[in-house]
Amino acid sequence: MTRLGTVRADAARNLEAVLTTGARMLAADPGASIASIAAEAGVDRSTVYRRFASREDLLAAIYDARLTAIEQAITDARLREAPVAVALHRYVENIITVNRTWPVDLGRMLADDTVHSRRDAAVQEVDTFLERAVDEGLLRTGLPEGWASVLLPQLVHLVSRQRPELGPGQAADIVVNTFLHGLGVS
Amino acid sequence: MTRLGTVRADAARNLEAVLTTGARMLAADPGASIASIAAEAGVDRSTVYRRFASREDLLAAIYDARLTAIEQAITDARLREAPVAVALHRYVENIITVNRTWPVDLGRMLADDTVHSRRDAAVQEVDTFLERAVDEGLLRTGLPEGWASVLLPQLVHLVSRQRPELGPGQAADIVVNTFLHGLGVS
DNA sequence: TCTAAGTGCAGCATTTAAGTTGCAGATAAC
DNA sequence: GTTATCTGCAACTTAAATGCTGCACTTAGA
Repeated sequence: MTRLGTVRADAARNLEAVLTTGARMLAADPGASIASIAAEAGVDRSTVYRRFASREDLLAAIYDARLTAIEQAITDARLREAPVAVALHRYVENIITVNRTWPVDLGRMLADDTVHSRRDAAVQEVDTFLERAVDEGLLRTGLPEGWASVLLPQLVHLVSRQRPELGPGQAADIVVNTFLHGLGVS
Repeated sequence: MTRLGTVRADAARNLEAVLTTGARMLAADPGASIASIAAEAGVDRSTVYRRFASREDLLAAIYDARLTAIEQAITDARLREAPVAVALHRYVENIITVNRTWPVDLGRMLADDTVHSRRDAAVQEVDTFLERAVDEGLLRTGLPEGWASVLLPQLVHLVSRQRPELGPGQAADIVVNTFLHGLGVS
């Protein structure tokens, strides 16, 4: 380590590597050990413990990164003002990118109050958007309560994992098309 | 224990309780300990170890139960002979029931060769059925390769968890309708 | 009544991961 | 050149889960 670059730049790189590698490994196996994450990130186990007081602290940092990315994705999609069709596609595209960098499942961290409320706020924002989508005639009326709200993230999650070869735009095309029209004829 | 009923009947009940409780708890948290599963199932930790040589053995028994239920669900739906619309609904309905009893994710057990091949066979069966659904005009042509094949189980999984209040038939209605037509207007 | 099967309970050894710390080496900044 | 910072390495302690076993107790069935 530290053959090239500055000490501080290395430190920053290591921090990011631990976070993103941790996110990836914890998504694949929520029980992944700090040792295995550190090894995969190319740092020593003790280095991780010098940055994060505990395993839970590392998890919190990862979930925080995901939440921040989600909030940014929502803001960027302008869910409240943009035309619903445009906002939907952009939101999906953004979240696909988020899912690929921070694939961890927030459902596993709802014990933390901060995580819980930030997540609720994001969900609420999307729910409101979906209501607008109904009002403006993009989505059918009379759908099962909350169904759109759980279906959309699931489709995004699915395409994020199953279609790594597609860019976010193309992947979003599939999600939006499936979300609106399904796979049946006509 | 064993205030009512026979010793053997108790033993059978305990075995089933450990398996189903284990499936439920491991689905919620793959790292759930044998001790916590035993406690939830109302038996002693040692009883679990008398029936299963190891933790892995217990997991194998649970995955085996799920696989068997899936195979039964496929057979019962008559995916090869029944009209595609009928077979689809019946398959979905059956798998919803399977998911509710054995919610564990098989993806976590693909190390085991037997599990892997049995799962592959089941997936292949459904894939073939989906091809027939395209041939017979139920599904669109030109869909992304393998997309229907991963979407359908995901929808079933989603509705199994998110709509516990619905019977398998009604839940299957939602899945099939979403699968074929999405949530958009017309 | 006697036996076999099953169970809870308590205790044990082993393993694994978490978390901590001291030391020496490397490098950027001064 | 000196110092402060970051690192890997190695050596702990502690906590928790796995896996095993002996003992007493209960009950069904011979």
